[in-house]
Amino acid sequence: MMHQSTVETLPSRPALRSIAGMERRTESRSAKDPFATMGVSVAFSRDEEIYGQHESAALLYKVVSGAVRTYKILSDGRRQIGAFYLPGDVFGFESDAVHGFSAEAVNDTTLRVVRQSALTSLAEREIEVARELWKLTAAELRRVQNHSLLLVQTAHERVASFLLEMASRGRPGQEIQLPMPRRDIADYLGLTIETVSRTLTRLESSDAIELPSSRCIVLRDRAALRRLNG
Amino acid sequence: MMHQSTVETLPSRPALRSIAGMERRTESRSAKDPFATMGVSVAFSRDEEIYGQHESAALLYKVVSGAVRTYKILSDGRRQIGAFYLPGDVFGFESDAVHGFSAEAVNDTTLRVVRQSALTSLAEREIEVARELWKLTAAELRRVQNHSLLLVQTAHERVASFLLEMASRGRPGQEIQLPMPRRDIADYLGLTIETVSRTLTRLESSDAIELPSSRCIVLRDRAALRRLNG
DNA sequence: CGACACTTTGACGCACTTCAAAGGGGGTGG
DNA sequence: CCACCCCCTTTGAAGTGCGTCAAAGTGTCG
Repeated sequence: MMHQSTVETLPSRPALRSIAGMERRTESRSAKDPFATMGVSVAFSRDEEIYGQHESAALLYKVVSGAVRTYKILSDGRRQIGAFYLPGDVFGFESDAVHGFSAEAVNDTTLRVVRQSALTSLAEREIEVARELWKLTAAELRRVQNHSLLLVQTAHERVASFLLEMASRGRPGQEIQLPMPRRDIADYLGLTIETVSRTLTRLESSDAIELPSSRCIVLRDRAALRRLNG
Repeated sequence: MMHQSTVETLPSRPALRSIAGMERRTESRSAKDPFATMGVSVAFSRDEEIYGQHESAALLYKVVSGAVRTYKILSDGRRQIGAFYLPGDVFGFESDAVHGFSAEAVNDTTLRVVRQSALTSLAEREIEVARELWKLTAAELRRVQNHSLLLVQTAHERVASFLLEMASRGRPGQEIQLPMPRRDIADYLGLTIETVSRTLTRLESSDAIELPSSRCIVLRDRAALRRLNG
């Protein structure tokens, strides 16, 4: 559950002129980043709910440390994960007044939080802010479109694309530290944990990757992985 | 191919104050609709390309009559359709300078076309226009999210959801006139034409729908269809 | 009327799921 | 510090929904 008392006392004086600092991986403390100037830090423990589907979307979040998943429960009880958000990523922004997905902390996570109303009212006067909010939505649109394309691929292609995605978002290098368990990967890719596990095993035996531990994956042959994805 | 000569002579004087008239099914000729005041009509014949993937996204389109599909070709040669646009729908808007999908006319189609630059430059001065452009992107985001959720469902659920979607977008009533062939439906739902055909046949034998002809579908039991979708 | 494109139907194969059980790996208590 | 336990992951075997391949049926336009 959210630390309401802390969040409710968000300072809302508009001390910024742009929200250009919102992009992924930018942790700038400059006056331009509303999360630095207007934000409040909130901690969530593993599997804790950040917000629920259909709750009003009053806040905008930036991941400081940890990881977040957004998801929906389908009518048959399956859980579909819509996105993972890693340090530097911004999430929780909705054009609707209400969240379309629920959000949970994958691990112990620290977020920086600002009121959406502070930004949208600021956008009324500052075209630059409006543009940044629009860019945020457009980036989400591209991300979801890519995710859509993933979901019509084979299991091998989905897993390979997932690994390449995580590699590009993590610190540069061959080694990926996965913040989430197999269950989350499966629900993100629309597969079962068994299929994800088997696919990783087969990628390892074909020397495309190494699996030193279940949460650590070393990319040995990116070209082979790319050959699989669309 | 596009009728370049016509399109190149688009009038670009900004005679509007808002693009509120852009929503689906709005065909208003009021001064508020930029497609009416600034637009040019262009005709496309069946299967004609409107724009290609990676082409620069200079124009914004509104369907007057007919239907449009956007798609990508996957690495294995399969075609994934991203969306269908019906009369009243707006498409072709990109935050990037470049189209992420290709667009084709499903049937003989008439479009109303405006320059994106005319709108984005107008948005610099008119916050109302900026808001409408952002709403357009947000609506696309929701549409793609729903489509994503479709793609992890069973064939029956996908087809049922598709029928309900088309019913809600077509003229009210139980009868759906499909503008597209089975191949397009299959590529939109991530299935084969055989599976789509078999699924429709089974929905007919379970009395959920009737199939007077291949392009006409009558919804007999919407509740049964809804029970299937997520 | 015939040619062609689209749709439907059938038989079979395969990729992924389901069901089941056997490994790890990390944390806690003895 | 070791041992036990719990959860996560891996592996195996069997089932199934959808894809593939093949052919027949249907509608449309020259």
